[in-house]
Amino acid sequence: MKIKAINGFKDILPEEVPLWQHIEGVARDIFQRFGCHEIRLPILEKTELFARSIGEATDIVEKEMYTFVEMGITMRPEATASLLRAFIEHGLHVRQPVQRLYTIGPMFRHERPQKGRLRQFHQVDAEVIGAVEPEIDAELMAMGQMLLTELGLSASLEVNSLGCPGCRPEFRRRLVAYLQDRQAGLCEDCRRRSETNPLRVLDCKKAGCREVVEEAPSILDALCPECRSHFDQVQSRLDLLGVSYSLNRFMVRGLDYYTRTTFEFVTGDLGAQAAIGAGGRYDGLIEQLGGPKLPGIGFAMGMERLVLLLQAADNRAERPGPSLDLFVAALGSRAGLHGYRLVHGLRQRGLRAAMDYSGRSLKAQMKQAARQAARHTLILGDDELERQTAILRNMQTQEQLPFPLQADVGQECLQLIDIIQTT
RNA sequence: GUGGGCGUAGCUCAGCUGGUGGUAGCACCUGGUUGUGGCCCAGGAGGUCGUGGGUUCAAGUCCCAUCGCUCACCCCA
Repeated sequence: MKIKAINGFKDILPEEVPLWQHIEGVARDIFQRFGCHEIRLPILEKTELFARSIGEATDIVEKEMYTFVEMGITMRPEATASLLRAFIEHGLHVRQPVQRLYTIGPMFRHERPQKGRLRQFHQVDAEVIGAVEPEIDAELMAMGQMLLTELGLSASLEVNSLGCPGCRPEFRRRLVAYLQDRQAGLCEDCRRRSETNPLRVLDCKKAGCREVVEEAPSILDALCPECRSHFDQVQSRLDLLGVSYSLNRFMVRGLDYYTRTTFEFVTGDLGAQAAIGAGGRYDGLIEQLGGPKLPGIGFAMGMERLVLLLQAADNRAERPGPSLDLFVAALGSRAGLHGYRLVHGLRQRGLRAAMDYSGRSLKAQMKQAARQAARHTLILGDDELERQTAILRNMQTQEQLPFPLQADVGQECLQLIDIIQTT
């Protein structure tokens, strides 16, 4: 009985890691251009934190969390709650009126895995806390768009406003009333949702429900003057930045804390998973978590989804791993000992060096050197020790030069480095 | 939680209506070159056919169960 990784948990193998590092690198670079600072957060939090922020009645909290019940702790299903907890706990708002933060790491949800959806998945997440201005909303969306663009991906941006505690309840009442008269046209799930979470009906993909919903009252017509003005300005700022987007008045988010602006980056290239990134404003959440009365907005991108898109789109997704500066092919036991010291000396001086200890043929060792993408190979047999001269082969040009051996390994390393770096 | 598809070598997969598990490709090892990689050629190693039971003279193949993977629903990044 072989032990395997558990369902929904995946190893990221060495050949895939360069692509992951590339995505992280681009994300870090762009986030920093927008003034965001990295924050690193724990993976476990008190269960209550997620229940209070994401919402007791959401699918995530109801059935998807990895929770240690007896300890009252949960593996984070998303980053925002943890980030805000840290923000409040350390009083970060007193240092700077507007905090721009980002974090990268694994999240956990106990859903059935499928394409682009795992139980441990990774997100890059950016949040701006302390600013209500619509400039921020547009800027964050532009930042997400920039990340996708610089990765060589394209996705469409869909934007909506969910209003605020001032205007959403009224809209909700109107929607419920509308749906009540049209139960017959709805699917079973949506008939249930009409009671529990009527906004979700807007989001149903079934043909019958879409028909019903098409004529439903629009949240965008129901916004209060403040939300209306905010949303208008968000759109004009997006226009100003040249970010293209479309309004989607049916877009509803799965977390309870969103207010006003919400948005998704969507693609058709990911099977059933359309969203590669999503986010929105959460103006009441920080206070609700016991913090200061501050607004916030943020978004997350799913890294697995970015990886899938890059792998599918693009043969440059195969990024080479690090190559070797020098492979030492030693023949014979005395040469082996000399090479062993040499390789260590090169490593101490910053080079990537390797050799083989199994005493295999030169041919086999050359093959290994090639496989590890060594730029040079030093051929060192007992003959060479005798003559005090090894052979340095450039693996690309196939050129071979004599290399004088020395009594002092340090000197020898310096000379080798000198030659390698000038050829 | 519900439904479909699939489990054969490290990986990708052949294997028809049951009749000795593949000359398959990639990867690996050795040799062709008594000390020189990639290409080529030759050879080699590698398997409880997911697991357990059943039918049968005979099961990778048929039946049942079970475990695993996967896609989709739900929901979401």
